[in-house]
Amino acid sequence: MTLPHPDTDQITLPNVLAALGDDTRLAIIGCLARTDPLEGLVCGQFCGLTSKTNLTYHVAKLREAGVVKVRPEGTKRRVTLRREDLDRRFPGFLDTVIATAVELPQVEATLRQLHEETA
Amino acid sequence: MTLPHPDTDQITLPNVLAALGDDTRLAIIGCLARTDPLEGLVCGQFCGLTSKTNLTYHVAKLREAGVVKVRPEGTKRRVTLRREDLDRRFPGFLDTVIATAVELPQVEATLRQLHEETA
DNA sequence: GTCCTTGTTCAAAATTCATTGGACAATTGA
DNA sequence: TCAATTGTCCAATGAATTTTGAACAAGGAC
Repeated sequence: MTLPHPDTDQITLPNVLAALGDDTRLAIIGCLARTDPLEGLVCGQFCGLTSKTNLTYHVAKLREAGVVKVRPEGTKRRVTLRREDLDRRFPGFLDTVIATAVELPQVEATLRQLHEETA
Repeated sequence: MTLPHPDTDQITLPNVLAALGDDTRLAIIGCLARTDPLEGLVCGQFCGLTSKTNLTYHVAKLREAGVVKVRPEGTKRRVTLRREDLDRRFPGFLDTVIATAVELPQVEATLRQLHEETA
C-alpha cells in the first residue's frame, strides 16, 4: 500500500507554510534535517514529541503538503524530507527553514533521546 | 498611539510561518511586495480581500509575528514589510516567500482594483 | 499459530482560529 | 460644529485544527 503524495508541481506555498506553521511539525522537520537524508526516520522515533496517534495525523499533514515522503517498510513508515522537490519548487526556502528548525529545543530533546536508546 | 512590534531578535520562525500560513495574510504580503517598499499600503487598500474588521485581525497577526510594521497616520494605518529585519533574522526566507506570493490570484485582483480607483 | 511491534482508523472532545456585526473612537475636511 | 473616513473593540458565531482513547490491521519474530 503506497500513500498518496502530491507531484512536485502540485506543491503550493500556502500549503507548505500552513504545514510548517505548527510546533510539532516543525520539530519533525528539524529532526529529519539532522539525520541522514537517505535514511530518514520512522514515525516511532518522533514519539518524544507527542502521542502515536497524533504523530499519524501530523506526518500525514506534512505528506499531503508535499514536505515529506512516507514509504512503508513492513509495519513501519520511513519518513524523509522531499529536499530536491522543495528546492526545485521554492529555491532556497527549505534551507532557511531548516537552518532555524534544527535548533528548536524540542528537536534537541528528541534527538538526544534517540541517541541514548541507540547506545 | 504606537502599536506594539516585536524586536528583530524576538521574531521567531514558528510565529512567522504560522502568520504566513493563511491565504488572506499571504495575499497581503503579496500586495506589499509589489508596492513601493517605503510607501507600503494602508489597511483600506486591502478591502478587496475581506471585511474591514477582519483586516484589523489579520494585519495584527502579521504585526505581532514581526512580518509587517504598522504606523498610524491620522486615522489611517500605513503597513510596510519588515524586509531588513526578516532578512537579518532568516536570510533569504522572505525572498522565496514573496516570489510565490506576488503571483497569487487574490493579489492580482486586489492590485488591479487599486489601479482602477487611482485612474 | 501466537505474541509483539508499529502504525492506522474512527468518533469524540478540546482547542484554536477566522469571520461577522454593531457600536464606538480618532482624525480630517467642510 | 457636523459629517465622512478609517479603523478598532467586543462579544458571538462558525469553522477548522489539534488532541485523545479505544479498537483494529499488518507484518515480523518466535
